[in-house]
Amino acid sequence: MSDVTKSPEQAQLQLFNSLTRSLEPYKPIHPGEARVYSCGPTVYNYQHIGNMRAYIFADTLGRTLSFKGYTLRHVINITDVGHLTDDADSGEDKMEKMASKQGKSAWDIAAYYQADFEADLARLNVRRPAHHPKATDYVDAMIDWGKAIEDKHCYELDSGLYFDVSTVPAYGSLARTETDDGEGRIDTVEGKRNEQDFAIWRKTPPDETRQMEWDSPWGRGAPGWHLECSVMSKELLGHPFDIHTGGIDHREIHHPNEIAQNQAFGCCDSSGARIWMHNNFLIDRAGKMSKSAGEFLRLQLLVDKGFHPLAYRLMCLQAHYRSELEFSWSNLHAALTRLKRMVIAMEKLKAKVGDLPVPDAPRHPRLVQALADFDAAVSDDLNTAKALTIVDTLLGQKRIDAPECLATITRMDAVLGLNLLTLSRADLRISPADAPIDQTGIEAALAERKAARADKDFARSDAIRDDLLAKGVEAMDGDALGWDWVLSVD
RNA sequence: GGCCCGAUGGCGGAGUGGUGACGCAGCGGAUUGCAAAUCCGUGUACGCCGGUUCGAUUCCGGCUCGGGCCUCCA
Repeated sequence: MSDVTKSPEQAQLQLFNSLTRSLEPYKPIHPGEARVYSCGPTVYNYQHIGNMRAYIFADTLGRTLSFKGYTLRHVINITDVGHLTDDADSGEDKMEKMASKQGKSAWDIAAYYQADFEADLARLNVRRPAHHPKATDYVDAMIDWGKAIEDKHCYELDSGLYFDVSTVPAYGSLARTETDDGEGRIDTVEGKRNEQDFAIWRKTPPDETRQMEWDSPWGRGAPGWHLECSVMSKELLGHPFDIHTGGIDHREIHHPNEIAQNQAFGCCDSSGARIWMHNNFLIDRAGKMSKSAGEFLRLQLLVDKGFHPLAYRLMCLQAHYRSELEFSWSNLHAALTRLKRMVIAMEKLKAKVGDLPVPDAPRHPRLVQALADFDAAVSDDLNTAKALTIVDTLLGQKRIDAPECLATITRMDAVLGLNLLTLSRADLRISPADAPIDQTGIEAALAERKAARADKDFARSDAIRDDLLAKGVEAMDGDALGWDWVLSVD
């Protein structure tokens, strides 16, 4: 028996597998382990908050697996080459395109946006994965992969080496599409045998030079986008591994292609992973979730408006990862308000605990039950919305031993990743970038107001308060924090 | 046109064959010089039409509406 069964959490973890479109129990391939690969970003631009939802989801999955007692090995790759502006193998390489647009090297572009991505992950309290592999570090392995499958599964055109999707069984079953059903799709590459055939290797045109190119048996060029995930997941996790995650858009093209490659390389029906999971999109009616539309919503914009990144994380956690989630500033504001109240309750609880020793696990029957309910919720395909209500209930109750309560909430927040133990109210008070007054000015005005109130000069104190309010600052006399920003939700 | 999904109170969003989570907003109260913040309490919903059932928001069918993908995106 593995140590998993000895843990106090009893619920069987059930996850929705896109391959079967049904809930399945999690059964580790390697006892006691969980090996997870999450499709990472193409670092040709900033990530928008919809992109980040995918990593909040992947992180929640990873945290849940840890909570359930599994040893997690998580990979989030970095695509720094090979991704075209069109998944169907036409258009330019995204990296090269952005490089020429900004007048920088493709390598610099990749490094810059990778760093920005990792900073956003940290701000969202996404745990650092075990590996952050870059595609360009695996080009040799990709070439080897191509060599291994080319005879039986590939054919060469002037533009590159293509994968023949008819050579693997049930191509596209993940997407629920069929190989010969390509009506309405545009065949953009001359000579492809099937419309869904995709590039394993893209040759550099004879009269061109790419910044990112390598020698291969098929000529100088760059690997196809889909190949990198097959190669890196196999190198770092072995095939088959437990769970492959990604955005729901990948269910249609990228992941079926990845599966086809895995089948070809492994010469079997295995998709390469036991469970494929896909998070749904963040929806914005204003259309700011589309990178091609120009301006898009970045995490930094939320911060510039005064919203803490973890408010966005909470907003995501309030919905199920498989549901579309509507983004709006007022929705984000609602999440921030909820988070503030949770933090206030935590600060009270921590004050009550003081220096008392905190046990590892609760003993009080109600807390034991709450932890079991929480476990049941997250074990039910990551129902974080329900899990949150259990945390709320604990934060609201006052009769049970405080150290035990703190112990219980600590266990729960390890899954939710809201940093409830360390987050303070002051942390959540972020100055909007366009604030017309700084903290020194605010404190000075409040000091003056305090003096006026002591003199019972209420006309004066109210005038100061109105002035602050006009500058977006709300005075809170009965509150230890003293003041807070009034954030715009338009 | 093809494929798929959804429709829950003011907004967001869980869930369920029979007491309709939860958050935010609103409302009432406590508190406050008055407010704000906080705390306590609280009303409101399951798109339409049929069917199955003792009973459906929950299952089935139809309709209407909305959304996504097929073109860059997680």
